Order: sequence, then structure tokens, then C-alpha cells
Amino acid sequence: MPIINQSEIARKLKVSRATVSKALKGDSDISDEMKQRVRDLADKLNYIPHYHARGLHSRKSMTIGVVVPDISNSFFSYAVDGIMDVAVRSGYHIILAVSREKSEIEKKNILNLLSMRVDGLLIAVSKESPDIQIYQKVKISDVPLIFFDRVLEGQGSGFVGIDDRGAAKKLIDFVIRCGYRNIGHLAGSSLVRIGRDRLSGYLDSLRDHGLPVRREWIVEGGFERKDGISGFEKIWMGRDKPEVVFAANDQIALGAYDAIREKGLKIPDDIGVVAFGHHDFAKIPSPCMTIINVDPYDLGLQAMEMMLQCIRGEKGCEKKVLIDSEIEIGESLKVPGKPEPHA
Amino acid sequence: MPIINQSEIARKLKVSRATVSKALKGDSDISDEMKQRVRDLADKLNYIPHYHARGLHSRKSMTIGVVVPDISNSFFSYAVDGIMDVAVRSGYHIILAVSREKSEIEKKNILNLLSMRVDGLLIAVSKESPDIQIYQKVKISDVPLIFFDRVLEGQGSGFVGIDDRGAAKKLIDFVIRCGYRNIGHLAGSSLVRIGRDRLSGYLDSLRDHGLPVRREWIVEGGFERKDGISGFEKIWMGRDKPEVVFAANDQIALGAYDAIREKGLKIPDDIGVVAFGHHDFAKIPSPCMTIINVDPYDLGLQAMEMMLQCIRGEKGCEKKVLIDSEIEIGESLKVPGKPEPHA
DNA sequence: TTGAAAGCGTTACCAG
DNA sequence: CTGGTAACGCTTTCAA
Repeated sequence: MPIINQSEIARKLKVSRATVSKALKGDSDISDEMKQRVRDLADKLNYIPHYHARGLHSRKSMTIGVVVPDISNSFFSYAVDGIMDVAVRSGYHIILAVSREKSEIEKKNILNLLSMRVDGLLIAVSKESPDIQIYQKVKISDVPLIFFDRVLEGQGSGFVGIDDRGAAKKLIDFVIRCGYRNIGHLAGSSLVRIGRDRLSGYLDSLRDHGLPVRREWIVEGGFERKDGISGFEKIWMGRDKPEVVFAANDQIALGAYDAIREKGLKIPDDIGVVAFGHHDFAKIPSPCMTIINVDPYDLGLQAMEMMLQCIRGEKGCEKKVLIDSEIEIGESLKVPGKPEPHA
Repeated sequence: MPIINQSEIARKLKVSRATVSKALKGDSDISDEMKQRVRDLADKLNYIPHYHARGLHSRKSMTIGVVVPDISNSFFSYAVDGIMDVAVRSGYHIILAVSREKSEIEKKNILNLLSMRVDGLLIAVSKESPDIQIYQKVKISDVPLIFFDRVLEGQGSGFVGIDDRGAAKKLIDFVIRCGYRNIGHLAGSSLVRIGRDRLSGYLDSLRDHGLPVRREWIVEGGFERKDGISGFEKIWMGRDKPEVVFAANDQIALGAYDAIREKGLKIPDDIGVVAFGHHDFAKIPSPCMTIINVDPYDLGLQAMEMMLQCIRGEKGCEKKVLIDSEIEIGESLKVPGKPEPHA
């Protein structure tokens, strides 16, 4: 039996559709008795309101479209978690779309979402060079758009992201405070923003502490595990070895671990490892990683909160917000005494 | 500028709404010239069809509601990934809801999803004892319902899950083929199905190989990391120590690692560790885990495929499907020679 | 306190 | 080939 509608109830009760509609939503100008009768029957017939029919009229879908490049990436699944928490609390639903890092799919997703008349769009853009055109379409359609984690510059939309540069600096500051002066960097690629920013933070810290930059200890490449392996090998080939390496992300760090084990080196006695990562990653066993812990959940939270502001027409929707990160100390770095990471 | 509608186009072109509607969808009885004019203007005015208005008429939303207990759990995010891949390929959209393992929230989610007139419901039920009533409602509303990973028994719906018992047996068979005869089990709780099933598989394997069951090597508890720690300690307190421990999930395995390291034992020389896990987990460094690799992506894939069958009215929608798992060998177990795991 | 009618954006069925 | 009209499920305004 398909779900019944208000007309059905009205017919059985021999009243008008309007009466039923009002009774169901507790409108003050319906008698209590009528309300009861309507509600009882609705219950009995398993009536369930039609969300979209209602939305047609109110021109609101109470729905937010979210586009992520990859939901099986825990960074984004945590972010979605944060988004959902805020959304649910405010009565919004989430339609999730995944772009698989393809701008073509991203474009289709956005179009579909607009077609579903979402009340807002939360997007982490794909790595592929994006189709500006679709973003133009979004803009002229007046649907609030907020980027998270990855921006498309020059769209004049809100953005919530990680303060990569600041976080990298914070982490290297800490390593230096622990007494190390020779720190290498497996930097990923400077073709992408996070690569550049994390490298900048690393350089900022060295500069602030008056330490020399040793180009042979900075290795560029990709962000994959294999790049961590080859990168570490390249650094270790040199005459001087660093005491600590800073991996630009978790995959690179895992690769470095592989290379380190392969060479028979001991962590953290022979070489310390610190990395960008988030939560889960710090928990890898034997030994645990010291990371600068970015919090994707918080990122999602704040992105959705900015979206709500945006929808309510408050100001501050075109702000750029950069989220701070915390150091999580693991056994991959020898930490003398008990230094306060945030001192 | 809000998104315009067909009427707007019709007015500007001085034709009827019907004409515009047909022209836009390429109906055969509209002149090519008219079609072109309509499409050009639609394009220029940034027309985007209204998905739900269309759905109102067709009584289809081309939307599937998915409820998971926790999207930041990588098991479910992989499953959602699989669901989305199949969904997108068939023109469906996904509305994602998270129950946080609370049946109260699960109920609300389901109701909302029904309210949005999803064409189907894909649910992994929360751990909390569920509200049967809402599932009754689903059933009489004729919306196809398929459970994945976790079932609510006795609802007569389709189910796609992991073959936990078979997988556990497969893993222990392998361990025994590697030459081990003393195998402990950190079993989690037998109050939940996966605990029972994995224990059963373990026992099946011992029985098949004529090995004795040693009760002191089977420790029940929870599925958390701390349970792994305490469980391993309990096993290790005994006079006889096993050569290998089998952890019922990844968290327990991590806890066992903690305890093993704490005791100064070496993996895999002093003690081997095998566990239930999936993909990512096998990659933890130093040393890598030997796991029975369940594939949540495949689970999502198959669940959504069953859903499509269900929607198309094909048979086989009330089937129970159990998914097979593969062994992934890591350095947490000494494997003599190069035995074929699937021999 | 209740009802009639118009409207939300679209499609389908018939007429012309 | 094109247009009028009703319908999809619901809300809202205005009358009764």
C-alpha cells in the first residue's frame, strides 16, 4: 500500500483538504476535537507528509548539497560527519555527492544538486582543474556556496580550511623546542596549495629560529606512499643525515616508515618522524606517530555553521576561516622532559 | 536571481508551458526550430529543471535513503562509497543519514527519508535495540528496504552482509596451515552477532583440524582497544602461551599490540597477531597486520544492486547475501615458505 | 471553525 | 506541431 495523502484523509472524514492540512500542523483555528480526529486517522492510515510537495510551496528544501572528492578518504568522512551534526541540529538534510576528483563529475553533481533545489552547497573541489562555468551558474542562481578544505579562488564565496602554513610552523617549532636542529622535509608537490603552504610553514619556522635551510633535505614529489619511500631514500643518501623528517601527509609518512624499516633504522632513536595527519592516524601502533593533528570534523562543523549564517542572510558568509591544529605527541619522536606542545 | 521556471520561458517566447516542457525534453512532436529556440533561451536564462516538481508528478524521487550508524567509521564510509557508485551509475541520488548508533535517531531518520519519498531505504541498523514500530511503518508504506551489514531479524527484507563465520574459519585455517597449533582468540562480546560468528568460525576451524579448544585462550570482553589490552594480558598471564592471537576486530588488535609492546614482546617472533579488518588497516606500519580482509565497498555495491533489483520488481529482493573475504598477509605473522592463502 | 480556490513547477492527456 | 487543462500533494489566503 503506497503512502496515503491528505486528500484521502479528508475524504474519509468528509472534510476539506485544507482542514486536514491545518489540523495536522496544529493551526490554532481548528477545533481540538477536529484535530484529534484528523490525527487519529492519519496515524491509523500511516500518513506521512510529503516533504517535497511542501517544499514546492515554501520554496525551501531544507536540504544542503555536499560534494566531496572521495568519501572513503577519512578526512572527508570526518568532515561530512561534522557537517551532518550541525545540519541535523538545524533541521537540514544532507544530499551527498562524490566527484572522484573529476571536475566533470563535480559539475554534474552540482547541476543535480541545483536541480534538487538545495538550499545551499558545500563543496570541496576536485583536484582536476575545475569547470569555472558551473560555478558561474551557481552564483547567478543565488544558491549559497561555501567551499571547505579546497577552494576555487576568485569565486568570492566563503571558505573554511585548514591553516596548513601555521600548523606546519607550529609543528616544526615544537620539534626545534625539543632540541633538534637538523630537520628534513618530505614535501609532496609544490604544485598544490597544501604542498606549498606546509613547506612555507617549515621554512617560516627555520627562519624564525635562525636555522639554515638545507635544500638537500627538502624533497619534492607526490603525496603517495611511494613518494615517501623514494623521498626518504634520497635524503638518506646524502652525507649529512637529518635527525627528524617532517612528512607533508600521512601517506608520505607511511612510505618513510617503510624506507626506515627497510634500512634497519630504529624510530625514534636513529630518526624521528613527524607528519601532518588527523586523529586516526596518530593511533597507528608501534610506534605511534607524532602529528600535527588537523581536525576535519571541526572543519565540517564550521563550514556548515557558516552555511547557516549564509542562509539566514547574516553577514560573514564570504569570510575565509582557517582552522588551527593541535600537536599530538607519539613515540615517533623523542621528546625530552614533558614540554608543553602549546607553550 | 533565483532560478527561473518553464512558465517564465514560455512567457518570453509567447508559447504555452506545455510546449516548453516538451521542447526541453526533446519530445518528438515539437518542431526542431521550436526546440532550438526554447533551449537557447533556457540556456541563456540559466534554467535548471525542478527535480522535485517533476517527482511530484512521476511519483518517483530517484533518490535512495541510506542510514548508517556512523559515517566516520571507515567501514561505513567505504560501504557508502560502493552504494554511491552503483547509485550514480543508475541515475539515483543518495540522501545520507547517520544514526549515531541510537535507535531513536534512526527512527527519526527513517521517518524523514520516507517523508522525502525516497524510492528505497538502505539501512545498517544501530546497535541499540531497535524500534520495531518504524520498520512496520516502512513495510506497510511499500518502500523497498534492504539491510546491509547489520540486520533486524524477522523483517523479511533483503540483507547483504559479511560472512563472518566463514571468514574467521578461513583465517584460522590459514594460520594452522602455517604450522601453528596454539591460537588464542580475543573474541569481543558474544552478545553481538559478529562476536558470536567470528568465534564460531574460529571453533569450526579448530574442530576441523582436530585441535583442542582451550577455554583459557578465548577471552571475551568488548570490541574496544582497551579490551584488546586487557584481553591479551589475561591470556598472557596463563602458564601456557599461544603462538598466535586472533583479534575479532581492528580495535582489539591495536589493543593487543599495545599490550605486546608493553611487555617487550616481539611481533611476529614471540607472538603472531591476526585480525578481522579491512583494507586500510592492513597498511599500518611496522609491522603490517595479517588480516582477513572484509570489503565494505563490495558490500555497499551489492546492497545497492539488490536495491535496484528490488525497485525493478525483480525477484531475489528478500535474499540474504553473505560476502566472502580475502586474507591479506602482513608481517604480524611468520608465514613459512609462500603458501597460497586461497589454496 | 471550516472550506474554496489559487498556486508551487512540472508533466500528461486531449483537442485543435 | 502546438496549446489548454488537469493533476501531483500540500499550503495559504480569503470568504463563509
